[in-house]
Amino acid sequence: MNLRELSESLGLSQTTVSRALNGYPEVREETRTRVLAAARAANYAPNSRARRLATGRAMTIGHVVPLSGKEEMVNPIFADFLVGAGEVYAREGYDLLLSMVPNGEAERAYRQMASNGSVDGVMVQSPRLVDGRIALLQELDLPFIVHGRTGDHSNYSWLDIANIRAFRRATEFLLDLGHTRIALINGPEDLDFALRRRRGFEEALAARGIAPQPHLMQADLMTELFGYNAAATMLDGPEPPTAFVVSAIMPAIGVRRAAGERGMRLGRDISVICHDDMLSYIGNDAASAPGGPPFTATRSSIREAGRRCAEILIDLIRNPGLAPVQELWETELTLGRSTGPAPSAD
Amino acid sequence: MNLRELSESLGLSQTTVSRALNGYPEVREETRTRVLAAARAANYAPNSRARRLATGRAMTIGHVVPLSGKEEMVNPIFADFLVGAGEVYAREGYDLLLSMVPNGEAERAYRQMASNGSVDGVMVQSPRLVDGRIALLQELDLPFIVHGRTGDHSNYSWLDIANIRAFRRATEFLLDLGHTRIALINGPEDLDFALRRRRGFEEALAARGIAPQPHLMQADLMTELFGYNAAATMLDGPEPPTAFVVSAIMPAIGVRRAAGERGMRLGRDISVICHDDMLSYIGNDAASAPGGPPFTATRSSIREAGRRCAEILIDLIRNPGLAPVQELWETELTLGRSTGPAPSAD
DNA sequence: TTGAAAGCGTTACCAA
DNA sequence: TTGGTAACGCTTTCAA
Repeated sequence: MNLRELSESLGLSQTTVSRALNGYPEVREETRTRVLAAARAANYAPNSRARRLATGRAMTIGHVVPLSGKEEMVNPIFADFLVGAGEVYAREGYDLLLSMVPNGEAERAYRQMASNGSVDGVMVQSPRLVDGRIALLQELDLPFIVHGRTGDHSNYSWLDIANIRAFRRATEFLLDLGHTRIALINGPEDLDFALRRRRGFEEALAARGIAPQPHLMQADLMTELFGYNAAATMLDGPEPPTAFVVSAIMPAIGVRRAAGERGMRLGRDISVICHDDMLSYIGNDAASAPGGPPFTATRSSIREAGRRCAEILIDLIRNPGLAPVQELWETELTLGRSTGPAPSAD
Repeated sequence: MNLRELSESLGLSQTTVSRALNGYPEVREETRTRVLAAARAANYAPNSRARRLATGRAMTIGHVVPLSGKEEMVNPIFADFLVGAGEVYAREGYDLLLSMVPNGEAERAYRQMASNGSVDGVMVQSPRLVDGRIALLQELDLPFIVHGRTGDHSNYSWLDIANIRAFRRATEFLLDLGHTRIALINGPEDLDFALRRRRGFEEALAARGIAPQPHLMQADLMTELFGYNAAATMLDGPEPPTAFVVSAIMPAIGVRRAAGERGMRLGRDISVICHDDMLSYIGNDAASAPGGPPFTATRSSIREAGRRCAEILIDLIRNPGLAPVQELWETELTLGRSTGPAPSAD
């Protein structure tokens, strides 16, 4: 059933039926009711391909997820971000076009989306400190929003969490407990967020006159094995840390394993504070659940970020003249359980 | 730049230019070369909206991911499956339309995709034992493939791993080591794969004359916390298990934590065998990595499954008459490390 | 308040 | 081997 058939069955023109269906005001109420009823009865749904061509809008938003290729497993963060964004898209009538590409091919993907008009805007994730995608999208004149930021983030739209502040606070928290040898287990430091986290960590140490301790800082893909290896090396080294600041839940679990194998227990012999957007991965509210792991978590809701990014992007699409929207979100410091006492001596 | 402009600039008809671009044979080689060069020079890309309308094909495949709403975190399996499928789609020129919907609304999503013609086929994931989506898609005449199976899986296309066999083998392996009190930590048993896994587990026990031990079987969303709680309860109970068969990596990590808190070490005091498609989540090759966790893993590559499902689906789309394609994949039993000796006495 | 008709940018059929 | 032209199914402008 298409518009022509529907309109013929009603004895009306396609124009009128189209107008009635799309809520145009210049349709008599009675006519509209009749059209709507017939459409429902006939199970009519406008052909989206035809509509897209006629309107020139794709009613689709592109997500290009770059894969480093090194990871055997996609960062689960993406999935939750997609859920949040997808919610808003569904509500606003947009489709979500997903393209997962090897790292280098992201630009090609954007270029193609722009030139063949398959999307009205795109979502940019995992920005690097210097990221060519920004200039490219501006050149292509494709509306976009970045989840995170690049080094120079003055003239485009983004939404980021306050990584520096979060890690400064987490580190200060451990410093206040009396720790002085604090380790950082970070994500890949070619990504902007990891650099910021490191900066917050170092700032907090510096404020207390503690020089950076390179042997207590490691960065890599955020797997359990990485956390385990890093912690094992550090704990067996000359000046072992008494506390860890960790960038994600999986390496934190690895830290726990390394500690456990050395007879140390988190929250008793060693402290771990873990920043994560996916803490729920280990349970419903791992930070505070009774019997939950003794992590103290700095968290933000990744799903909420997805929702907000989608809202901003749709705004940008609908109002081409809009000034860049930039939002910096505070993360929540969830102190579900004690991270343990200060080390007795240092 | 559109086709008309391009053809005018070349002094050719749109028809010829279109044919040259699309590789039709009836174009003189010289003409084709000229057209191709001009297209590249002008940075021409056919408008996908127009092409979709003209051909009647959406060149898009829909993935509807149902969310139970209970989980705070999307099953990371989906992401890797998407990567595999996306690879094939990109190669074959298909877009991937992603729709993440609350559990009950999946049917509405499929119905809409079918009626507005935004996709050529759909991917079905996480089938239940009895799943209304199958009949719906058949009624809608929308090509589809199921990753997994329903109870009655005779007359549609699916790709599944041999869950019963995998869990039977895993359980037999532990039985051969001398274990008799083996626990099952399973996924949600309204999903077909979890039911099959349980069946394999029970079959192996039955073959040795061991009756099902209800207090050694638990099923729920596969989080760390669930694994921890289930293992803790079992280990503190009257007849504690000496080994665990676990359905995913996160609950297995929870089992490890519960055991550790009771002074037990995996591979020494207690055995854990873990089936997982995301073992890589804890490191590159957790089952056999030196220093890796002492899990023994039954694994399959979820990404490979995504690729194959996509290939089958595209085949189905291109050849409407095709008989159902059904593939049952064997999983690989990776015995990276010993699961520990048999219990000395029972 | 309604309708006729011209796009939208391709592909595909039929002639030449 | 090339070109004219009619779809594809909708939206939108202009008239009535």
